[in-house]
Amino acid sequence: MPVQQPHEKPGRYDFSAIEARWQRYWEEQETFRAPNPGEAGAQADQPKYYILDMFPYPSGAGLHVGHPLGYCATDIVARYKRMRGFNVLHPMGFDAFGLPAEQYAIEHNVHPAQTTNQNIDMYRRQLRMFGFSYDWSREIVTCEPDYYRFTQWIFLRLYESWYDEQMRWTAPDGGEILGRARPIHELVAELESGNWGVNGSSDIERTAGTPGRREWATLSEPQRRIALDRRRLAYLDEVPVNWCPALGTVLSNEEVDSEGRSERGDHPVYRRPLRQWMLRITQFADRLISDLDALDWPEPIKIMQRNWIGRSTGAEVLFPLAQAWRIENGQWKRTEGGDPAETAPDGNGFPDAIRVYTTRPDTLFGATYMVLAPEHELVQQITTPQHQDEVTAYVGVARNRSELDRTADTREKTGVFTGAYAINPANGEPIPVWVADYVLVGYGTGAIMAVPGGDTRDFEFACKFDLEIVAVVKPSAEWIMERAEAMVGGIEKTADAGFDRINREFPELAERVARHRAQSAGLGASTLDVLNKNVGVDRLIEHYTRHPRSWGAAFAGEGSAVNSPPSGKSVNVPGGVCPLDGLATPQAKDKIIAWLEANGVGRGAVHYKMRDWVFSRQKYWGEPFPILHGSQGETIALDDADLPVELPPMENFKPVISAEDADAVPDPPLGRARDWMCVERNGKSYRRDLNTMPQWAGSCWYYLRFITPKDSKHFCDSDAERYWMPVDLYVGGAEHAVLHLLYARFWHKVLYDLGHVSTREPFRKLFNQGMIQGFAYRDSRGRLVPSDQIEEREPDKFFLKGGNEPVTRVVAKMSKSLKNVVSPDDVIAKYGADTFRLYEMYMGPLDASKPWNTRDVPGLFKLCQRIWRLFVDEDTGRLSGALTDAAPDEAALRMFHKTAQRVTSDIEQLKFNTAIAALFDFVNFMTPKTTRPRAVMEPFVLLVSPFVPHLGEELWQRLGHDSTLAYEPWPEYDEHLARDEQVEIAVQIGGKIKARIMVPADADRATLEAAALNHERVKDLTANKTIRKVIVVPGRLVNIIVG
RNA sequence: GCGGAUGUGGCGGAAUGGCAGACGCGCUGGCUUCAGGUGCCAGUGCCCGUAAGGGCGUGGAGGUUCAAGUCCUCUCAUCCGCACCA
Repeated sequence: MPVQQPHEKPGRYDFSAIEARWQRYWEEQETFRAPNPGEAGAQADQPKYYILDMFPYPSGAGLHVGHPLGYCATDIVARYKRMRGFNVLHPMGFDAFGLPAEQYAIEHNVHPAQTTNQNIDMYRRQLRMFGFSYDWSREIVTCEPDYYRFTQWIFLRLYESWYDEQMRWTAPDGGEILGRARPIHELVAELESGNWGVNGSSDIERTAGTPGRREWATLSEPQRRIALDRRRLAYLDEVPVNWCPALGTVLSNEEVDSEGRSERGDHPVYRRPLRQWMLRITQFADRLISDLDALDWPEPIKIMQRNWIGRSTGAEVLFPLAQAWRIENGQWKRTEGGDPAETAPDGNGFPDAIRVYTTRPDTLFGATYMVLAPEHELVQQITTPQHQDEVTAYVGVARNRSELDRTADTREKTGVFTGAYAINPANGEPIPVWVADYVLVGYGTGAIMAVPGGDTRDFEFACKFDLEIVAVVKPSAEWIMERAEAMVGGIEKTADAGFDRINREFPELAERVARHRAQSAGLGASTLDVLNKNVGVDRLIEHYTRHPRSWGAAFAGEGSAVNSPPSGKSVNVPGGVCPLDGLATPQAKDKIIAWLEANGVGRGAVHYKMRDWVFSRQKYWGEPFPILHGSQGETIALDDADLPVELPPMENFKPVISAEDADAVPDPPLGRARDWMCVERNGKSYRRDLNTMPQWAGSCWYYLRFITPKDSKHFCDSDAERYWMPVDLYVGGAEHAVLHLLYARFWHKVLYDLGHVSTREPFRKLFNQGMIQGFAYRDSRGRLVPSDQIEEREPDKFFLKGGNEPVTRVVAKMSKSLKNVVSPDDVIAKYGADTFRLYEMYMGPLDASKPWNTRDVPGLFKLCQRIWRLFVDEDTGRLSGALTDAAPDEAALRMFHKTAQRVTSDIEQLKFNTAIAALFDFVNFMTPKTTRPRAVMEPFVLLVSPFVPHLGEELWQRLGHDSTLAYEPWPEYDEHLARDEQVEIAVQIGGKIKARIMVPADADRATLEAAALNHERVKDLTANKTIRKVIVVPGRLVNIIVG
């Protein structure tokens, strides 16, 4: 039901007419067109401000109320900054390629191009309703060829670049950077000149004369190709991916749920090695971490990115296989049947050894067995015939359930022995090699040295399979006490055996503890005291270092090394033993790493959790790769001039699905576009790459395209780029905390290294808006009930419809199933966009999640009406007679300056809720006044205009101005006038408020103290008491301490 | 398990270590109105009290301080990431 009735007063606030008029005006006048430097209308002398929203992915459901939350906020800032004299770049566009659009199209049996366009039209219409001050002439859509030709262009830059991790260079910003993406032709030049060669693993060898180095000139064409391809930032590789046969594509990790099924459609997903396009983001890992420091981003987001990248330092260690190597007279020797020519490791390679990565090389002496991931390439090679069947069976099972059992936190460790042994290079001990799925093929080297004495997982495994456990680090007193308490107190059943043992070895202990506990109920620090007093923490630590198994857990912390090497054992290893006992963990690490390097059995190493980015999808609705494949397996890149490679129009764009067949081969839909696929070049025939890029590709660089969206020659004009970049404020949801923001930063750094952009980082300040939630109702059994089955019988008393069961209101995500989705269209139809904007901004802090409560909306509608009535006489529709040219009185003047100060500083801090509270205060102040001086009322219109731009413009015009207020100077305030003249000061006695006094705001301490002590009530209460101390906080309070 | 965030009236939320609950919603009363999902005015944390006044109050328990929602220690609950990362 509309709020307004046709027979109402003629001068009432008519939001629909006002909003329609001003939206038309802004469009016709191009009010918010932001010219680039050099273009007509550009104000070169003004500072710039680039304010960006995360552009939406238009779905069929239309905009919901969560979308505009961030957009309202950025619009307020954009309008405010314009009035502060900034050139504001505030663009909007649409992210339109990707799986959701394609799935939607499949479900509705229409072409994705069609549904995407419909969705975009709907979104565009909805976005315009809000009156956002976007420069719509800059709109971009990522699925249009004019846009994605440059997505492809950037891909070609990745393909034609390599990462020189040794290059130290001075960046344009003056800083030193280690590592740089460089054009691949520079690498070719170095190789051709003979400065660099290629080593045995087809990698670059920079030092001449290194054994195994091959010169470029001697290499065949395929060998050269391999050497270059393994350096490109975009490369093809066989990697384990999430293959979903039922959807006919690989999926990204975030498209797979924790049960190993596809988010879309709940189909099984298999981890399979498939040949995919990869982007070498790992090369940028260190820079992606270190450049975070200078960014004005929420700390949790930075932490999430750092965790995602997951940098760790440690060592790679080689464990020679006992099948191939033995130690003889302190030398490595080949065993029978080995190649006798290979005598010793040379540091570069150690054939027939297991390479592991560890963050705790200091625990090397505690490595009592090894574990290979089931998928590890050595598994087949080393398994002895007796164990073959068992291993094969295990590997098969492990692979099948690889992703399925992930959720089980308490999952029992499983594994099988391969029959093979490897030699611990530190002590020469042969140790058994196992296969177990608690080791992941995707991290580190896919193999570990197991140190059950120093690692919880290894400890569990060793206990289960009765493998040797050696403690190699002295536990901390705190840890040993905690363990002792847990065991003696019998808290842990599993510790019974250890308890028995401790009882046996420390007979006095159990009795004393029991007595103590009988006296004082419960455990606590005092139990530890008993332990410490009666046994002594040193004895417990000592005991642990001899019998770690008794203690039921491994000490995984840092401390000083023990049993390294184990005492009483003569160790004869090549290089001589490297004793670590007594060294603190960091020193022990350094020492053993130096020893490993000196003896060719390891080296210090840095690893990352982050993998290279799997960049291809076997889908239709995405950017085609600008790559051709030749019959010899060679790939060639298209020229820039050949772009865009347009997506061929296809009737049947659906993927080939094979729901049940896990072994099905990907069959990308583009493979059916026969004419498109085949390309002739220089008389040879090529096949286009049939993959498309993932959904993230288009959003990786859209902020750059906004700068020159129509430039058909460059992805972005460099002069304009230097002017506008970086983005000064980027607002969006925290769900993009890692992926989008990390991918975009990565591309940006590549473009930076190659000289295409001028800033290291794209987004200077990031702000995450919270989620808008809805209400849901929980019945007595704790189930959520959709809101349409609820009625509110009294305020805040909710019942199931047609019954007497009360339900409680809770906050939950908005969802179709809970029937609590609110459409902005409805709200705007009923109250207008200005009210909508006010409400969303007034709900609470921008970064907090908060529930939508429709009941609160009219309060903000009322604010609009009350502002309106301050200026307009509803009966006549003319300006209110209360408006006067007379000078404002002091109270009005002070009120205005105070409001201006609050609004200004709150906008600067993105605290829009309190800014609006200040507007309320001003309106509450002015409403009862019979005269309202223009001198404060006109600037007040400017203050409200960023929040309610339509209403602002309307009032501005009615006040006699003939053009938009969008570029009027923001009202200045006088700090002096913004402060109250008289303030109320609390007088406390002993911290409790007993009186209040009015004093001048600038009253000094002495005045305040005197005034407080003079107060009648204070005098009464302090009579007969000595005043020991008086604390005076000017402008705040006086606290009198009595004795 | 690890990491992050959040707990304040009936509800959304305010509060540089300095008067807890600004502002809005809701509710109560009054006035205006033919009428009201209108407008205006007043009240509204809880408990005791006719009142003056007093007591209690920011998830819980301690602590620092003249003074704690705010700082410290421990703890509980909820939400969000990551999850055998060697």
